[in-house]
Amino acid sequence: MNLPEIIAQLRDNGHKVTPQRIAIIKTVLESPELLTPSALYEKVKKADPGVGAVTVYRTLNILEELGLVCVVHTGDNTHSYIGCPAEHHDHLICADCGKVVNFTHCNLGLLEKRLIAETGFAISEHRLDFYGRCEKCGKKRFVAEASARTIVLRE
Amino acid sequence: MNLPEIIAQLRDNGHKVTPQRIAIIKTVLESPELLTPSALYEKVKKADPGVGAVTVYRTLNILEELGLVCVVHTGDNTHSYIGCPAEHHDHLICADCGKVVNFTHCNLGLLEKRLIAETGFAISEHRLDFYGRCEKCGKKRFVAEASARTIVLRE
DNA sequence: ATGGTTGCAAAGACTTTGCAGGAGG
DNA sequence: CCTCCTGCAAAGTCTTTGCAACCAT
Repeated sequence: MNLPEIIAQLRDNGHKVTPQRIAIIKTVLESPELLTPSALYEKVKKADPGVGAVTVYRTLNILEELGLVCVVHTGDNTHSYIGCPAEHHDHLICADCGKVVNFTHCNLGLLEKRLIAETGFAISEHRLDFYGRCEKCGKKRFVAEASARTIVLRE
Repeated sequence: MNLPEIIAQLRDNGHKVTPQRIAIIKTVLESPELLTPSALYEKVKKADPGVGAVTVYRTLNILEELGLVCVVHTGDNTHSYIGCPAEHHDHLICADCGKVVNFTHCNLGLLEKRLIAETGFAISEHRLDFYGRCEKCGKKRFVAEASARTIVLRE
């Protein structure tokens, strides 16, 4: 989902395309990491100081409603946003830096069928989030552990 | 995870077992549906009016921290709680009534391996939630649609 | 006995809303 | 032009914190 696509979707749904909204959308799309509304507001402000926090909230609500961005509920009491493909996808999230990798083809069809058969539920969708540490943060962690060990040896 | 197990876990972790906490835990365990903190507070109050909302929040935080209940992030801006088994499990959630079915053996090992190989992430856990309508709510919906149709025919 | 716990009230954080002025289509 | 959008301030909601009294161990 890129900027022109999102703009088109906004227009098609009767929303206006303002400089503020473009700044907000661009910031979301350019960020590889999850952004809370306030983190997003801070980022947007740097690029375009004439955007208020309220507009960020309102824009995010519209984008979320139209499925143009993805909402990820993180451990704390708020949720974060991330750009995403239009089709169904799931997430791989770095618990350290918040980086998100989207992936498609989760292949949960069989599991879903079994659950339907066993529970009588009608399943309409799912959310699958993997949590871990991205390659970069994994290395950082390794370095941190190594230097901690060094300090111990010096005593 | 039943009441005695949870009580034991609380004691083992240096927390005291008070009547309020027991009332809260019982209410969570007896509810098949997701409960937001305030919904839980309302339920607990009926069974035991001498429990304050603050205590519900504090108790939930402890239970969550010890992994004695499960937190599910729902669509709105809050999270809900549900009793759960001690081992790894995932959820099947009724979008209508909030009923939750826990299931184990999600068999995501292969998918996880592929993701690790392709992204370099170190994956430590995941969350898989299926959303749909439970058997009961599916029937209610059918009845509702049927009666709506009846009303239209009467015009 | 003593240290965690409770409930109240107050503070805090986050999000939404009302409104007047302003800009997009 | 008309309608939707913006930003400010205020209100609203949810959650946490300070504190004195209380209770589990």
